[in-house]
Amino acid sequence: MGELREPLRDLIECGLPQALEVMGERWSFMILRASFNGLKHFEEFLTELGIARNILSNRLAKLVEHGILKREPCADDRRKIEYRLTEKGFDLLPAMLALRQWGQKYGTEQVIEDPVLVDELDRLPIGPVSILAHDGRILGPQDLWLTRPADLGKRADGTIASPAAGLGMGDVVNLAAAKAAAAR
Amino acid sequence: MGELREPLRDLIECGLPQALEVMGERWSFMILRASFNGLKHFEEFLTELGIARNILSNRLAKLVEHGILKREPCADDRRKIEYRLTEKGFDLLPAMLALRQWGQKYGTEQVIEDPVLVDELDRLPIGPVSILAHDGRILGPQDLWLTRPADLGKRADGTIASPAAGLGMGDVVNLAAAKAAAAR
DNA sequence: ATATCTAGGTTGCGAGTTGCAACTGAAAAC
DNA sequence: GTTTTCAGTTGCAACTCGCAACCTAGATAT
Repeated sequence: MGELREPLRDLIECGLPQALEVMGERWSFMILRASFNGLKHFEEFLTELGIARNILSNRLAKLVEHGILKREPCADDRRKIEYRLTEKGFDLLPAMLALRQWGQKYGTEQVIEDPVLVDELDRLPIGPVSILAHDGRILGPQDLWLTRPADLGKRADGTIASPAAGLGMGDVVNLAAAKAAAAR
Repeated sequence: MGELREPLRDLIECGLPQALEVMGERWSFMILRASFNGLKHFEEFLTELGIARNILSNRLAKLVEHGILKREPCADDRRKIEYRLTEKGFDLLPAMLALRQWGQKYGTEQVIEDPVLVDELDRLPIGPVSILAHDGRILGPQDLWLTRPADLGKRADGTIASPAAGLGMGDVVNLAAAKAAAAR
């Protein structure tokens, strides 16, 4: 994955510890998953997840505090409180799916996904969560490299790739694919 | 995200709990990240991460036990032990990157990524980790739907999408993009 | 109006984890 | 042959988890 090593400073400063501050706690991802499945109320989470009351209370409060869920009293019954995903919470979907796909790939038990997550357009199962290049190519670990910002675009052969020229390529590619898919 | 809700059984049986069994623990992702950065030895992890000795020992053992790292005594110095990523460990890269990108997007502190993760081909920064359709389109939360396996490919308008026809589309798309990128 | 039920908590307690510091034991360096 | 380095283990204090019981405001029934 390249010869460069991120310095100590970065091991602390990168986005990972920030993400783990909330999502690293024991039940956070399971609550998130339940939210993605439409669960909204305290007692729903409680019975579906089999988590302890106090822990659930604590986790929900923390998720709200970090802006992943929003807490709003129900209009029709003011005892009830709705916990729903914010945009920030929704943005965790790739991370959750990646983790889930990994667990599924290597899990011991044969998992029969009964409801399958599909693409709304053609109702076919989604592919694996992927690392994309700026132009939409799928990258594997062997395609990745660490570079100092000053060397961005400097290829091994000395030629220079222009970041500006690449902007929008992904959209073009995906539009093309969307059209092709819609035609079938 | 569709009208269907995954049943309780699935909340337990899906890949997520399996993944969280190892990666849900407090330092696992940080150790993984250090591994991706080329750290291999006990004392390296210890000083770079600022983790306690006993916890590091425990976590490394668990990661080895779950086949994410492999533990091999060093050839040249038999006190030293190398912990290196297995393929299973490497496969966690999308999950780690997704989490990291999320943390970076919403983190309070302005993160200046000094070494940037780039595409080896053009040395330009990678794009966001994405959920792809089977044909390579990038999907957002609004494009996702839950369907029972029997209804795969059944579109809302009644027409049927063929999974077979879609195979390889992603490759075609990505080849085209790669060519376009290489031409610049 | 009073009693009961329900939703969403909080509190107290025992068990398990985490983190620090000190100790161990084997291999390398001097 | 003494010291240093590497990779642990052990003991102990602080914190977190999970369970069960209790609490409070709002809804429902009589």
